Amino acid sequence: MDYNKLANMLFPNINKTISYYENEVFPKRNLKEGAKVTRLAPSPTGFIHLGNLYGAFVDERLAHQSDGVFMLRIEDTDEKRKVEGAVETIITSLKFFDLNFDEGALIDGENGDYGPYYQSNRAEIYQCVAKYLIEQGRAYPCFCTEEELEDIRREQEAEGVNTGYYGKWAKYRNATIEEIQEHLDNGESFVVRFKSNGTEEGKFEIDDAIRGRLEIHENYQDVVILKTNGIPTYHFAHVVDDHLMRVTHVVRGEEWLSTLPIHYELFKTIGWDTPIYCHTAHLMKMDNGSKRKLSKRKDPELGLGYYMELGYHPAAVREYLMTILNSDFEEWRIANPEGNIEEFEFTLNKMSNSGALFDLDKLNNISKDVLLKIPVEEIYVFLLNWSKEHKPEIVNILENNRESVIKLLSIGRNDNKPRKDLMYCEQIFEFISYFFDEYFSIVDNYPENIDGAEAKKLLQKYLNTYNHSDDQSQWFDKIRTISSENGYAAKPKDYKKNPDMYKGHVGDVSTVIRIALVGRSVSPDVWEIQQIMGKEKVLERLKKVIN
RNA sequence: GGCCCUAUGGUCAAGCGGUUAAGACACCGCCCUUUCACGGCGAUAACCCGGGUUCGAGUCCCGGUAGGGUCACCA
Repeated sequence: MDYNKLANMLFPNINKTISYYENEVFPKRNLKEGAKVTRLAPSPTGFIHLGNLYGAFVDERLAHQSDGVFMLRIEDTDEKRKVEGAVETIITSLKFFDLNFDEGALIDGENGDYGPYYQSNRAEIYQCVAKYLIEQGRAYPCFCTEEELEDIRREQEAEGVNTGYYGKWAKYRNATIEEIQEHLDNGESFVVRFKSNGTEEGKFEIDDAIRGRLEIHENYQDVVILKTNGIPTYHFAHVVDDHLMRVTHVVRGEEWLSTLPIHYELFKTIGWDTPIYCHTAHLMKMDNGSKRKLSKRKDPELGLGYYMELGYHPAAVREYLMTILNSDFEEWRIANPEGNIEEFEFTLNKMSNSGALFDLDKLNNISKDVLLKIPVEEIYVFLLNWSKEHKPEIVNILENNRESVIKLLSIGRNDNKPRKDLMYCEQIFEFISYFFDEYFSIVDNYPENIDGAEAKKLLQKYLNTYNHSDDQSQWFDKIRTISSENGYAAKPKDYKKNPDMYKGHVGDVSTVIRIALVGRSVSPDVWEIQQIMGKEKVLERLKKVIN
């Protein structure tokens, strides 16, 4: 068989050689020793979930910790799945989480010397490598129709053998050049298949930077490397691109473990070294009592958009992700509470091999701490920007009350034991919404021991003695006085000792006042809230309840 | 079903042949306290099962079991 002839029959217009690309177009990168080159390679379906972000962090940390390169390559080899605007979503989402690419695809165009970074624009490169494999007798055209492949599969299932295109089932593996010519003359379209030399029994070993040494079966399938449209399948694109883009570490989900043999054989056959593989565990979700992999379709609530909508701060999400990414991060954080997250040395071998369940409680807890470290003015800006995107009806309120909002968010923040009230924007606004008349309403009930008439009586007394310029202790002394004059213990401890002697204690009286002012039985310090509200609003709210 | 990966409290996890089996979150209790939050203290709670190897196994080996993944001209 004249393979060169076959190659030219199939790809008459491909004249470049692999060495041309290797030496002239994509030469080895000039990076310092140990620099890692990583890539995020999403398909443009327009949806990114937490799991993608999780993987992206690994790529980013690896690259930027080593003065390497972090790039974005768009795997748009499947037209059917392409979604308009998806690339923009990917880039802006990742940027939101402070993941910035050094090279690769941009929203409009691209940047870097190893492009094109859209796989759909690299057809010539893939075809060149495919042509080389054909010349070597290690790839061939296949003219099977979908129906034929379906028939093969059914037969294999009936026989109880492994499904796939291999061995005696590989109809075109040994086709003669004349037979091929005939199909071509008929105008039939073809795919290019890799001619595997592996066996079903064969095994080999390979190291994975996360999982350690892996013993895996050889590939024995003649997989499709170029589709009828001349665009590669993932397997081929991965091998060609990651080699020519000089990627050193391939970080991807563990779902790729099962096709690793294909990639390995392709690398070896072309004569290239394999990159260092890093197969990450999946982020899982609880579904009907059992864990499962995050799914784009089923789990929109785990999409990045969901967290952006609720208004989680990117730093909080990053911090959370880091705790599940590296097992010793939390210890490091406890030892370095003020340290920048980039100072933490991320390592692959401390990554877990088993899938972690996403834990919202933990995220919330971490978020409280993270937000506490962010200056309140910045939180205000963050909240405002969030509202513009996700809650436009409150934009004016926030803009017109900048000073008040900042003060409200600051209550108790600078104490020795600071309050940690803030978690995410949706919750933050809810937390201060009572301040705005449009959102204020009385939602909680008075304590059980106080009825409406009693509450009004107490509020009237409070109103009578109210002096807006009282300092905090003067103010509270008055409440104690009102309490004891009306049959309530001025100190809760007194009440606990002799509950029969009192109607309640000062806490109950405070609660009545708090409800009148903020509508709820729970809030930060009432005196501070009053000072922020101003005298007019305080009196207005009190009178509203009394009358 | 074949092949592959994984398996420590409710969750995330330390552990690398000898430990009273860390820590964090959640939950519960107590303290602090005008509510809540914060903080402090404390409690409950785990090595999937069965065989080996070994003086000794969560740790190594083999078999189950369970969960997950994958078996496309999708990535």
